[in-house]
Amino acid sequence: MKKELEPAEIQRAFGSESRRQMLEEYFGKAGKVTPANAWKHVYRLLLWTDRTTGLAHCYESDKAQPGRPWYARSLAFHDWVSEGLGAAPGDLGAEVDWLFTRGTERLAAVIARRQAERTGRAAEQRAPYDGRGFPEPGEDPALRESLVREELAPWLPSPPPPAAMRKLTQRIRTHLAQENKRKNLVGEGFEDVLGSLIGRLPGAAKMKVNGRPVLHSLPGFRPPPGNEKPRKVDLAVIGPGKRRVLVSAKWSVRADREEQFGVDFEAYARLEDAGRDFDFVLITNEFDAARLNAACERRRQNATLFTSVVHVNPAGPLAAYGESSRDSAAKLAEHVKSGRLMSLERWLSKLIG
DNA sequence: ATGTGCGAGTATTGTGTCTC
DNA sequence: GAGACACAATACTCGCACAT
Repeated sequence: MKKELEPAEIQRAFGSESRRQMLEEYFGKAGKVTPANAWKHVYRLLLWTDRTTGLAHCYESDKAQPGRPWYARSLAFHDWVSEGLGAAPGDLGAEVDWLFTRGTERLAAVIARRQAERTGRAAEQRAPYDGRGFPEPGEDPALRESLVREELAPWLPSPPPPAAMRKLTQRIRTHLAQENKRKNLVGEGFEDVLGSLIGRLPGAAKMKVNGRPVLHSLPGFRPPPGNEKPRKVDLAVIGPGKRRVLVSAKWSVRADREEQFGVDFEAYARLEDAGRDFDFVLITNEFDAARLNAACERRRQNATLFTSVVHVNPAGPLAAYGESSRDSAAKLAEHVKSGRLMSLERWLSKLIG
């Protein structure tokens, strides 16, 4: 058993232990989890607003800029999701992104602690160069010059002291760098969130939920031969009757990662040892119709690759595309209608069935 | 402590389609 | 048929986990 870390000991604000604690905290006061409200929890925890547009993120930022096609779709999605979460369009930002917001608070504490620990050592390292005018860490002259001299100087009675400027430039850097950490949080965080949701459903007691388990730790799968490295699964649910569900959880999908689906399945099938079928399920929040269609239609031999393709809420992409007449959008609507692209609600309902 | 693998978003390059 | 545009594929980047 891993040692339980106090929040004050956490070194990785966005790491797995920290995420586990944060989810514990969130669900502690979030009320009951049901298949019907699961998608709202996913969005409250993970959805974020794009800084450049202020809108809920559903597509790559550059393509969602005003005047481009995904700006209209982002507006439509923002409208739809605000409504669904009971927030005014202007207030959605505060309703969502809970994990990242909480994580950055923790991160600030970690950075402060680390800096305090390192100050002494840093002074030693700089000692031999004392008095020679070496640059102070965190100065960033370009940022300083353009920010203060060009933008603020006319309004300032006197130039701010260097220490204040260092603090400012450091804070700006931290702010910008934080956005990168989201990538990691969304990736593994999505798996964590799905696992937490399933584990808190009414009737979850009869299932076993594993986050990122090694494949051969699951019933009916054997270790890979030779020095082949052990396979991991994003999420595994062992249901009643030894039903095995292997979940690939991807917040979004890219062509290069799409190739991986087939490779993963092939490995899972090859290492299956019990001679029984298992479910292979994709859960995603992708919004691009073509990518979703591809996932729905992808085949292996004589069957679809995925037993089910699940979207956090297919009504989202449908709202984004609106009355679009594009082929891919029309096809997407068909997949939703037929149930091939399934809502998280429906999938969870069937799971606890 | 350091290197590798994997997750994600972003940036860039490539391709098809529509308009004038 | 050149240019603009959207869509698609590819390449790159960053941070965390885990193994060495």
